[in-house]
Amino acid sequence: MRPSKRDELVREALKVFYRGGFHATGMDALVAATGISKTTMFKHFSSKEELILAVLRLRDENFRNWLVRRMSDLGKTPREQLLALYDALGEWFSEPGYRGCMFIKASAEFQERDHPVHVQSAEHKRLLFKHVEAVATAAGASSPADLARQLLLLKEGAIVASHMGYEADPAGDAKRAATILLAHHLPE
Amino acid sequence: MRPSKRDELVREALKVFYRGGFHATGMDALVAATGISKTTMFKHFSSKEELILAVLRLRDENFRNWLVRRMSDLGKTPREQLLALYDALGEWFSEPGYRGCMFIKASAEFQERDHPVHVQSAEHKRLLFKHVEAVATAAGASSPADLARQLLLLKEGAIVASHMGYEADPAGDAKRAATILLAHHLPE
DNA sequence: ATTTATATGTACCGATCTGTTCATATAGTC
DNA sequence: GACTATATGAACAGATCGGTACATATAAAT
Repeated sequence: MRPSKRDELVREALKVFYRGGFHATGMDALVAATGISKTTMFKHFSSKEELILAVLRLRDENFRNWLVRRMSDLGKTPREQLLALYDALGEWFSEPGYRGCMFIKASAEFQERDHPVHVQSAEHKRLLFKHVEAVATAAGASSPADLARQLLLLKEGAIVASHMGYEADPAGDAKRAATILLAHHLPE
Repeated sequence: MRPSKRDELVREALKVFYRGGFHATGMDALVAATGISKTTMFKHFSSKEELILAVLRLRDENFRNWLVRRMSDLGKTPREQLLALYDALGEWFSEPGYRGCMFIKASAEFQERDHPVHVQSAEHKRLLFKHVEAVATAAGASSPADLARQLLLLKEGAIVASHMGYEADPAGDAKRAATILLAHHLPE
């Protein structure tokens, strides 16, 4: 039970940052939300930025695990799994506390391309691509990387649209578009 | 020459907010960047939020005018104009100071769905949709609204990907995907 | 020349920001 | 009981936050 306070801090900070944003959430707000003293926080992380990076690592792990599992649970064949991506998105979008993609928001708040937060956010997207590309390969796509990139553009677009709230059913729209793309990229 | 200082402030604040973000840019930074005194700023806008809203109004006008014109300049037929959307995006992405979509970033920093900044950002996306839907109608799409929504998902995805920098050619990827969607939605 | 409108600089307000200091507490280990 | 590691609270830096007060300047309009 050694690193429990540290892990607890990261888990709680994830919720608070996700809901309130990074710059807008001060360390004192984290103290109030977690009950963990500021002294302890700065003993585990030498700066707010390091805490944010730890939060993003946890988010990456959680989100990717969730999405990979949801895709394989909702679809039997690789083709179905690619479409299930958008069913999973639809579930996510309708969760009560949904507030968009934490990595898009992180790179919006830390814009410099070489900023550690920005770099780590981009890495999350790259890892997602690797997975979708693998499924696209299993599905027999003529060019799995091309298909994966196109499918993920729809995913990011749907996340933006759902977060901003200017469309009724972005996940459904994305799935319909993805169906058309699959018909073009997959055999017969 | 009456409202020149006010307009000058909004124009300059647009650049500074776009480059530095909203929360991270303080009013003192605007004073330093524009040479306009803080007293004058708060005489024209009663709060930072009102200035941000004015900046977003200008951005909406500039961006929509630019995109509409670029689409009609780069494409002769409505079908070509829909594809030209992604050529225009490509030009935008490769501009030196490119930093993604100001409205996506604004709604990332002001997350509450009923926050004026968030509301106004969503409105920008709705107005863009109206235009693309009209062009899709002119192109003879079987369901212009569906096509427009799908095309715009690709657009938003490409913006996110280009800003985060994890893909080599998001505009090209989006255009290739859009070509496939057009073949499905348009006659012959 | 006087009025009117607009812009300026500077100093200031109270609040909040990240991060530190320090003395004290708690708890498990030997 | 002594040692070690970890956590705590509260006070405090020094900077910056959005926003205000106030006295002065500038310039066009009458």
